[in-house]
Amino acid sequence: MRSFARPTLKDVAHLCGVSEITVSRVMRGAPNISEKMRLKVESAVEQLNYAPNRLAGALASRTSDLLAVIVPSMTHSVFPEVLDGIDSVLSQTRYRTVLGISHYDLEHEAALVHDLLSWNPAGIAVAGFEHTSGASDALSKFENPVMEIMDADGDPIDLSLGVSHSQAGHMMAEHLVERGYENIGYIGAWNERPSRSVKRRIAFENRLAELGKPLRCRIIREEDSSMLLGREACAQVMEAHPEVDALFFANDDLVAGALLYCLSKGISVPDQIALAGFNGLPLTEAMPMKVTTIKTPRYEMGVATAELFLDKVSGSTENTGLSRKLSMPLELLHGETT
Amino acid sequence: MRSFARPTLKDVAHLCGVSEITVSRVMRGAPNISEKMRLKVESAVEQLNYAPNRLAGALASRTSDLLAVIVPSMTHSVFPEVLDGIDSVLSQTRYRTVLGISHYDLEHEAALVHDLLSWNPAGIAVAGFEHTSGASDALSKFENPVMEIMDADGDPIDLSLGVSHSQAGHMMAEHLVERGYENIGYIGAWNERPSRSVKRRIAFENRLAELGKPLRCRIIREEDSSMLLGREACAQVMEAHPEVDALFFANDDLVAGALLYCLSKGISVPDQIALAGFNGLPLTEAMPMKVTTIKTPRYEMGVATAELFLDKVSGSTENTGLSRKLSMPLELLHGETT
DNA sequence: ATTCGAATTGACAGCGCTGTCAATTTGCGT
DNA sequence: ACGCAAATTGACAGCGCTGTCAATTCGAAT
Repeated sequence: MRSFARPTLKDVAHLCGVSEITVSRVMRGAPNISEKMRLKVESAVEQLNYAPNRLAGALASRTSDLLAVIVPSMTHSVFPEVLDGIDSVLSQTRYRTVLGISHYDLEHEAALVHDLLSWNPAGIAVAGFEHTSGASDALSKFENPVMEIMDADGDPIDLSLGVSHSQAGHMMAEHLVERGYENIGYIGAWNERPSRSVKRRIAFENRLAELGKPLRCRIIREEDSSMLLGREACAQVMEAHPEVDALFFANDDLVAGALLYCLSKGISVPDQIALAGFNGLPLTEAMPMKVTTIKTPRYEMGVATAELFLDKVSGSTENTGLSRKLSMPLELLHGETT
Repeated sequence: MRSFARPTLKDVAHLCGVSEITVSRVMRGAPNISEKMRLKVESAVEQLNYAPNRLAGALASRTSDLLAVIVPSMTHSVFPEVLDGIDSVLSQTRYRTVLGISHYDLEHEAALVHDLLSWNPAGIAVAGFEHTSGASDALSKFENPVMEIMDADGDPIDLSLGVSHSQAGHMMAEHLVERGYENIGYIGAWNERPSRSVKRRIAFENRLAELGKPLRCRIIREEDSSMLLGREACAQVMEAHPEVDALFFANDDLVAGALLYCLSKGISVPDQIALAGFNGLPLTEAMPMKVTTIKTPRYEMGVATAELFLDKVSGSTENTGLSRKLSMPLELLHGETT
């Protein structure tokens, strides 16, 4: 019966006549193993095609090589890009990603937090600072790194890493006013369930007001952000508020749809209406004209998240200068649409 | 010291004066537990805020509630959509997804297969039928469900589920010839690393030849598919092969870029050149004209993958009529670009 | 040679849970 | 009230690995 089962440490140990713990040490690259021993064990490992059972290892050592990651959505390309960044770093290590998708639902997020923590992950990354009190509790009791990502405007439970959406709103308000627009509107989507987009819009509105050009119109649509929605919402605004001369969109696909709409209707951009987006998605580069937007470092956020995580776990105990709260840079890309 | 550690089965058992195994049974909803006992245990669980340690459970029961999923990329929206579909089903169950990204690299995929299998997952889903021999070996020795997804043209190790890319190529060849195009070209990306795109193109070319309109030109670009690339490649073709009157693209973002290029250059679509894409991505709906494309059921593939998996694991032993090899339907969306 | 500390290896006892099978209790027909 | 099968509960022995600490070996200094 043993012959069909996966080989275990014990099998390897028997084969080369050493103790299990020694094999374990070789597998983990522990120090203080003689070269001779290492070779002997490695050849036995190869011969048996032994692969450690990570569950057993995780149980015994009381920490798994799992990083739990909770993102709100997979349909918005921003999150896959972050996951890609995380994976690019983790794939060089023994850590793997366990995924949860909250669908912008805090109750669901809380359930995911509880479930994922029951796997004893080595860390957990979750988008945003907003959680149910149950989830916050569970996260703060968790003894391994907790990383709240994508946002920089909040108070982390443990660690945080992301961009400042208030700063983004602020930047865009200044840009549009500088460019001389008078009647500025805003178009959002997802019914603003991502609290980050609320923070961005509020900062935008506040700064506009400070600059003496208060927001003229605001449309928050229920649907997910998409080019099609941008098209529709843009048409809707131009109909209802012909005086609006500039629009800031919650996401680049909205602005792309709006731009195509204007071009196809012969509406001159930016003369009749200026358009600006958010995120700096690749699709903005393929538009007939360069789109003004704010570029967010999505892949880089993923990379930084994974690096922060590795730093904390392999952690030279309360170490490096890495701050508890990392704000990553935004870049205003001034295109031809404003 | 116990007071700080997470409570265990033993703690719950002590608290309500029963054996650990009974608590275990209540937690797993096992049959043959009296109502009285269930209530007593549940209240103790609540009181202690007990959550089972899934690693221990997985080790003891020899199977974890983990589904390993290996996708080739996160930057192509197709794969996040599949993951979304998988998650939508799995999130209602105790199963979680562990993620691997192969970056279209079979060696990397093989390393991921080995690593993910060492977590004793309850199943594994991997994109495509092409693997290194080492990975194929490991997968066929794996005792739990192995699902090769995204493709239907191949011989599954265990189970497969996806769309037929040959059929897609075939369909599009017939469509373009039916519409009367004479000089047909093809534009690919990713250097055709996804073998599925090769299958699709070959079927396309073969069918065109059969219909007496052999392919006139083929450009396979090295870069990832993107609107920008579609724009460039389209310009490149029109320059080098002015006789080409129809183009089939490996992906919708390419066709979208090409369409915008043509429109901005005043090239009439489909009179001067017809354009067709593949996938049926949402962005095609927001283009100034409806794009001809083949719609693939991406989210649905994810859902079907997860359902197949659940069916096999909760499996009423070699059960339901679900075949070992499931081909999902494609739909030709005839737009205004052909 | 001898000694002592450092380097290397091993024994043992779990990690927290579940499979198996045995023990006990319950319910029901007569 | 009795007997028997079914329902309910428990004891025990791991799952495959690692932490801890003890035992052994080695090397260099004396």
